Amino acid sequence: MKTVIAQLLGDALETLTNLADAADKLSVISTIERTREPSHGHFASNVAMRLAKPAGKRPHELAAAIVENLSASDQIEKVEIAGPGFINFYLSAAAFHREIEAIIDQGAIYGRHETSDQPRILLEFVSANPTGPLHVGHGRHAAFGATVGNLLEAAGFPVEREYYVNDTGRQMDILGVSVWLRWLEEHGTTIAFPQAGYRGEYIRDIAAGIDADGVIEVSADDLLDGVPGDEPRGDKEAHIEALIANAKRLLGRDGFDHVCQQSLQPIRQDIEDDLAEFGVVFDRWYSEQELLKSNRVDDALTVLEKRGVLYKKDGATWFPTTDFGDEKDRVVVRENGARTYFASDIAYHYDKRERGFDHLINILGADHHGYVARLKAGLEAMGYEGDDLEVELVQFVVLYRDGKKVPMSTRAGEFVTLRQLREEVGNDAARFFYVSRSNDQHLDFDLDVAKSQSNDNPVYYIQYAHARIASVFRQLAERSLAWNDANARANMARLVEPQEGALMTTLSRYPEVIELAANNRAPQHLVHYLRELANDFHTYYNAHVFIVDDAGTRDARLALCVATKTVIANGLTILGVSAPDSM
RNA sequence: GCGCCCGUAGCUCAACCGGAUAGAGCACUUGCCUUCUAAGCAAGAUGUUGCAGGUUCGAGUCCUGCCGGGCGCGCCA
Repeated sequence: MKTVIAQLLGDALETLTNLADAADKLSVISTIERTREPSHGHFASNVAMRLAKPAGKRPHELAAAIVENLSASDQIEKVEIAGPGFINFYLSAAAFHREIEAIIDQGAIYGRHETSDQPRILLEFVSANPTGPLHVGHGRHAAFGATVGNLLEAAGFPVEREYYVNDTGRQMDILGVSVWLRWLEEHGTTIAFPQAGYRGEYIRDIAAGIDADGVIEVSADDLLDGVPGDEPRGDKEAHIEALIANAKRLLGRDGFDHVCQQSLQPIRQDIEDDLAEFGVVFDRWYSEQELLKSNRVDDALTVLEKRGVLYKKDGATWFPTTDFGDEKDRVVVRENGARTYFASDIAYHYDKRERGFDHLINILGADHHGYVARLKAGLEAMGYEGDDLEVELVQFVVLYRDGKKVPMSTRAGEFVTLRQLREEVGNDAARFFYVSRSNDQHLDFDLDVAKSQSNDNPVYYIQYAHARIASVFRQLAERSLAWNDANARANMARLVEPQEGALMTTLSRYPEVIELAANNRAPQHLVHYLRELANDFHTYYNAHVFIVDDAGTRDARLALCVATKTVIANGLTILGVSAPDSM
């Protein structure tokens, strides 16, 4: 609908030749918005106000000239100039009827744009370290990322979803040694578990399940040979570092690696299963091990070296990220020859661009905001634009139960997992609540509200509207009646009740909401919209009976029901929430 | 100390590149089921948008300073 008005306005502006230059710089459609007040019509444009200065005219004069040049359309009832220079458009009833028919005709694809080839978007999200199960914070990343992906697709962008698996380096060593120590406990050798180790119960489960071939039993004395004390008396990092060194010595490189890989595999699989059950599916799981094995990291470093970007200091190789706006320079190759994660990140993001993705979106935790500058620096140094990368930061989640914060501490292994949350509140409520707030806002997740099967719960409120419509059609069949689509279209003019007008107006907004939510990576717009739509329907439902004797009125009202059901289902699908026919 | 994010009704939050009288839900009060699902509807009020300046036709939104909260500032991952 909005595009119709944009077209009319654009044509009118072109006839005003003295405005052409100024108008060119302005996207006409961006001047048009829905009105809040019915007395301002359905749409309003501030184009006259925005062009007043460059045109050297008063907004009112200009608005009058534009309106003068608008061509007639059967979709427009009337046009008014109001306030400081707004042009208000009142749409005809026929325009809304046409939209309802379009919803019915297009069904599940209503509100979707045709997919274009450009720009190809790579959406990376979650990418949690594979050292343990996902917790409720990751759940927010998963729900947000998946929904943004759905929105981008609906808006017509080709998008691929990727999970970067951080399966190398020190944390893999810590995982391996943690599992081996638990395995040894089962086989009679127990030492004090390292403070820096992974302490969760799942480590014991993994230990119990590993293929013990080549995994040897050793004495506590061998294990602790030359190992400095742990916290609180000593340094926990030095302690576990020495334990890892001993593990590699005692098991051999291959033996230790065998333990690490076997520890990694079930965790990675668990994460993938967990996310799939949550309706979050990735096109690719990109392994850092693969990145290293294929020499992409070394290749990237070589490129940087050839470009003369890198420099040596204190035995390490540095990348001057300060040249690109970072706070300080960063190390890419440590004194001991190990490549840092930053080196991998440079190679990984370079590879994303090399694979032909034009725009990279990373969804990161708010605590990672410090990395943004250096990731962009990496891209620029490799010859791309820093702005090719867009980072969306997701703030923390705090769970509330009985009005109190649920305590969580990752290091003590006391955290609520995503799986526990899903089991407690259900996938639908979890997906919905996670995206109901702006991502840059802290999220207070109230478990009691999410669980409640009552009108407190906005998920059910929306699903209920969908189920109610399905029920209306069951009722229709029970009375041996059928909905006649053609008769409905012939009788759309019978939709004259105020609740019908309100519902049609809200329905017609759906494509605009999808575009808005996609462009702003802001699923909460869709959440709020669906609540409004459900509200409009419930109001209508309570005010009027649909299955009336008069066939014309009945069919027209049912057409409105079909359209409402379609839009609710389409919207919920994008959110990853089910649209049940009965509740 | 430096950097990033946030501050809107009693509570939880919206507000599309700056637009017209800043909106929802919860909680509270009162009505509505012999009629398509009462997980519903209707009616009732709440604001110095943290504070102070600035930009302009117009600021919750942009700029500066201050106050308050969160996070980040390793040859960690």
